[in-house]
Amino acid sequence: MAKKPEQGSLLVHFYLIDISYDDQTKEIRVFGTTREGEPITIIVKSFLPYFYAVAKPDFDLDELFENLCNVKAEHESQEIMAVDIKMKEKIYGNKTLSAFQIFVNNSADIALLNAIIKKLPGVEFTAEYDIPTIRRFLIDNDLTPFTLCKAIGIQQSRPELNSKIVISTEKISGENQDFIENPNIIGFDIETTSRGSFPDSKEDPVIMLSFYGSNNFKKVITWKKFSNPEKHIMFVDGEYQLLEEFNNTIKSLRPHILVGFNSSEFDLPFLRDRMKKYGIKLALNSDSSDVEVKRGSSRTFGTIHIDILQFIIRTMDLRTSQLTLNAVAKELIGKSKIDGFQNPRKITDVWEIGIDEELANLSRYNLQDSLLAYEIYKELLPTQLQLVKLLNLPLYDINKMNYGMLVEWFLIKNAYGANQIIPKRPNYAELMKRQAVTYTGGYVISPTPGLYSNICVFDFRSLYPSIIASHNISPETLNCECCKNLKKNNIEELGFWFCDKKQGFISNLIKELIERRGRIKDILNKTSKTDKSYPELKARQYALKTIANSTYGYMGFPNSKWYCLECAKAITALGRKYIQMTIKEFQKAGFKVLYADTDSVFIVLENKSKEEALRFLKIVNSVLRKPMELEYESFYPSGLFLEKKGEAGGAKKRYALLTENGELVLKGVEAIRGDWSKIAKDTQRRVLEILLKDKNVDAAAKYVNEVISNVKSRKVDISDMIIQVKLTKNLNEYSSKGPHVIAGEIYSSKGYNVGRGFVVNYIISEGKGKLADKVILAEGAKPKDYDIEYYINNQIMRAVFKIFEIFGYSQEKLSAGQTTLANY
DNA sequence: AGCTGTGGCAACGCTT
DNA sequence: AAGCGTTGCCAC
Repeated sequence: MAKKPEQGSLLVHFYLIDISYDDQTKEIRVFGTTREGEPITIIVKSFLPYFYAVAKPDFDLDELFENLCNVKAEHESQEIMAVDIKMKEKIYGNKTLSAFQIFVNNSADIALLNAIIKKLPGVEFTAEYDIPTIRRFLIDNDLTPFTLCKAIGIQQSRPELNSKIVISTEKISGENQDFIENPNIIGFDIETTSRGSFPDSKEDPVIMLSFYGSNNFKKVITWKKFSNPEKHIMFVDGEYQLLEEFNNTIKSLRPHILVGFNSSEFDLPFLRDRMKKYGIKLALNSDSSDVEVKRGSSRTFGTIHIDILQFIIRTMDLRTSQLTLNAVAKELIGKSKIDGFQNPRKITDVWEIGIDEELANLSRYNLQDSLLAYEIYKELLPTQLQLVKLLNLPLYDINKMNYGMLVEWFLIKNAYGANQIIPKRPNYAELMKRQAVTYTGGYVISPTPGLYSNICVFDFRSLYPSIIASHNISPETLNCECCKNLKKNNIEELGFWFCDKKQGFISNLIKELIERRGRIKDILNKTSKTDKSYPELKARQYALKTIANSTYGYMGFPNSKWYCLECAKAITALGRKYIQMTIKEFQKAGFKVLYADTDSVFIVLENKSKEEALRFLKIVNSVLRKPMELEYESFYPSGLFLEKKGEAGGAKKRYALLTENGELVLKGVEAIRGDWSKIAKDTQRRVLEILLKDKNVDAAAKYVNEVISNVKSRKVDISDMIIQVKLTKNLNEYSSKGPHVIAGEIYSSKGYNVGRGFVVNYIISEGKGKLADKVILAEGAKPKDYDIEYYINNQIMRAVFKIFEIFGYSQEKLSAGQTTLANY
């Protein structure tokens, strides 16, 4: 398996899976898997954490060096000093500075020494004291988790590290960029009883837990027997044995990844609490150390704990649906949970009553949840691995990151390669200052309301990234001396410019991202969807797009390390300039421009052909700077642009289109909003469909009247009346108590833990006074409860009336035969 | 369930 | 009744 290059030392190849840093032993531990699938641990003791002190321009460097060498800090009666100091020329913004790289023994020493050094005379500022050692190590050594690495070192005897092979080395290097082929992934889920509305780890035991993972591994552990159990069911004597069995399973499988859904908030803290009761520990860390379980972050080492909910919350666009396991599973893998156990009371009842068939059902339900977690993560992993590769960070970190952090660490990684000092985060005063300013964004046309035929839509491909690349927009290229009199990159309306001679740091990175993505897309177009390489190629272009698209927002983000208000302003200003220019060019060529929003233009063909529009597109593109490009997006045989409420003009961001395949594309309208009742949404969707497909207003009106009479006669299912809203604040923070807030208060009074993020489901019931006074919770509501007038006038009619008005339908005409619609 | 950005619509409560 | 502020969700 390993060959001997010289006496006593071994050359080993391994897939680097995870990494930890031990403050006590000051060692970096790399957890890996050999090509044969054996666990291996590599110890690196030689890596020294460091930070930078930048010298004041006029200060004597020798003197400063001397001073830095003499800095001592005290910690627990120990003297702390730098172990090494190196002078370096570093780039900071558009300047080159003299900096001292200060190496320390232990990452905790950085904070102690930094506190003193930053105040030293001769020190302009200190930097990079906030980079975690693990990340520093991976970035500085250009190591990519989950790819093949190598090391030469001496074999050690460290039984506590649970690895057949333990090697101590000076250096680890990357061997190639291919990911490990079949990482061992296990999904898990626990079931508990619950006395109140939510399980409490003080009183409620874990009654069942399941694993589902790679190589068709299945296991359910429980401590109440039922007859005819399937092979994968394991009965144990009690909760203690169940918890031990959890640990045993992990130890014997040594999975690379343990996946749960909301497991950082629920499953792991719960398991930890229950284990504590029996005096046992979670055996998830490969080096036998204790797992630090905190609500919201349970970092494990070696076997990486992944809570898929964290990644989904941050990166997937699932705004309208609730982020339940069921909703996410349906959306991503098209599978569902097993029915019948939605209410946690049900699980408690089944457990306590203990009927065979019901317990067997619970075990299936439990296993299905582990399966869903596993299969969802199999979908997400290719994208996450690409981000791991782009950022050189552990998978655990990637899973927790939001878009802003992804961009930030992408820049940090590349700053290292470019010999840059990483800019500092703003202090509080600076942050407040930044938060107080806003700037103008995209340009939107107000359309003329109406039904249109033959609409051609064009949009700029990655408008903001391509502007950054083509105009060299970057914090260091702003207002450079060398291009002061050069008008080429001047942004006239703002009075500042960007360098035309030297590539900027961010603009260059974005340019590369765009080029790389272009190359991958070319390959992707020639690759069959069934090809083995397809998912990875898709993930690659998606990861590149994600970073490129988020960079503009990151530069305008107040807490950004690379904050550049002028850059953000310039990007949107140029965006407005280009879209306005495009609109004008189309108009000059005789095309009718119906609508535009930020990076898209809607053309009504009228007497022109699609081919003419496409020919004209080529002309527009020929004058654009690379890599900017206007693309043909789609053709729509018909489209409806809605009126703005209370005004004569058309509404922006609200329209309906019909594709050539007969599919309805809705934007902004009630039918696609999460906070409208199903009855109103469905009615509006159907009306739009009838109008766009059949262009028959009377038929649409007839349909509305049918729905209304069903509502009046209470024939409508109560679930169609539910209004669902997500609370964005805690209850006591609201100054205005709308219906959803009242609903939240009712939930709260019933014992629910209501706060920011809680989703309320309510119905407006018959009654007097404000709407808020008529709120009842959806659960348990009956058809006799709903307020007929409210659902007709405030839901259905409001969703469809603006549409009928376009066709000159008065509301009397629409509600002909309806007598209760006096308000219209 | 927040913090990559701005633009925009519409409903409702609250105040006048 | 009218206008404004608050709120949530959506387009890009």
